[in-house]
Amino acid sequence: MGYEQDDMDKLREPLGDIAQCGLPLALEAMGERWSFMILRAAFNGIRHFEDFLEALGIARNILSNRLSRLVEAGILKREHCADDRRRIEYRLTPKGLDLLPAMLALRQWGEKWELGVPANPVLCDARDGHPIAPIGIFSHDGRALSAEDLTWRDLSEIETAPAALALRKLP
Amino acid sequence: MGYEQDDMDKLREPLGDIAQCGLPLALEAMGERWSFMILRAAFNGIRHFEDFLEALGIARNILSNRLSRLVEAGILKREHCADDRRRIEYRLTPKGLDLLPAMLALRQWGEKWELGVPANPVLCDARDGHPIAPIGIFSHDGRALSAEDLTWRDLSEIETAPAALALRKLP
DNA sequence: TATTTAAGTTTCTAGTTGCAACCTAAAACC
DNA sequence: GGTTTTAGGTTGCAACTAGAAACTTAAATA
Repeated sequence: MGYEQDDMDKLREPLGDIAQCGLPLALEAMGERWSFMILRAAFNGIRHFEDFLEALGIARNILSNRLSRLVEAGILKREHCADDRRRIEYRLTPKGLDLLPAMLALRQWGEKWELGVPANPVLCDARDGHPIAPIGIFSHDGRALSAEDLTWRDLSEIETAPAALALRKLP
Repeated sequence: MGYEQDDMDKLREPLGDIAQCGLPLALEAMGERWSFMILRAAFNGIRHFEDFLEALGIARNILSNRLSRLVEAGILKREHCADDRRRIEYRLTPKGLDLLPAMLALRQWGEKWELGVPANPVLCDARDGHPIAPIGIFSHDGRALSAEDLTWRDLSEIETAPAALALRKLP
């Protein structure tokens, strides 16, 4: 916790090209009041309208509206059950599943800074049973980075740009 | 992208204890419409009321309200400039700076799934100039994890619980 | 002292969100 | 065929959110 914002001037982005930024686009899809809570429920295996309703304590029309929007955004898919064709299942798409790091980062932040007691249950690695690491920022080769280690560079200046951009997982 | 939600049943959390979850608490602080955009501007070095106003294109009263709420939540601090005491600086607190991973995760998601063109400029490691790795989920010893690798465990069952919880950065 | 500036506050307006309660449609079940 | 279940639409109403424009206050500045 030893750094102040003074150290961060490198992180100054040439603002103004707000359309070029992924954040407003992400917020357009996920920025509404219940969206993340619905996503959380979906990650917990909830798939049916009435179950979301009960789990979240949300009004029907709002839930209906949010589910439609999430389906429209490609975050959930809406399909009829094979066995009971009047039941509809809302399930996470790959695009929706890919929101898990963002959701966990937010959640960990809330646990760390807002929740008084240690969170329970704890999200763990199924392989060894240990709690997962805090979501963080890492260099391409796995070093932990903080705000003062970051800088903006123009796409054209990055030597390995195409390879680095295509690479979506660590070695 | 090769997994479906079927693989994820281990991730089912014993719902209901919504107060115990950090996500609603995080959303209470950051869930409002402009909060993340204000945070983004703050990370870009913007500190003054009129600069936020111009950078975001937000109404004065809403900006005033949001800044107050973020200060109340301990995400920004509000202090008078030493040199010009009518100027007020809003600056990120350690709690606010700690939202960077969550913001970047959201932003990377938006870039990956919503933005048509490659994002520019690119956030890079200042040390080697390479783009940062995608924000992801990692085990305590640095293995990349995906949704199907995760499970919930009760706090009491975790052998190294106190040490693991105290540890907030990777070795 | 008068003026300008930064950071609000207030007022008025329109639109959105949210809830409760009721209504509809289609599929399944008897 | 009639009933129940599931998904969700409709209506009415209160609260909140957002924007524009005018007003306020304190501090710097000329």
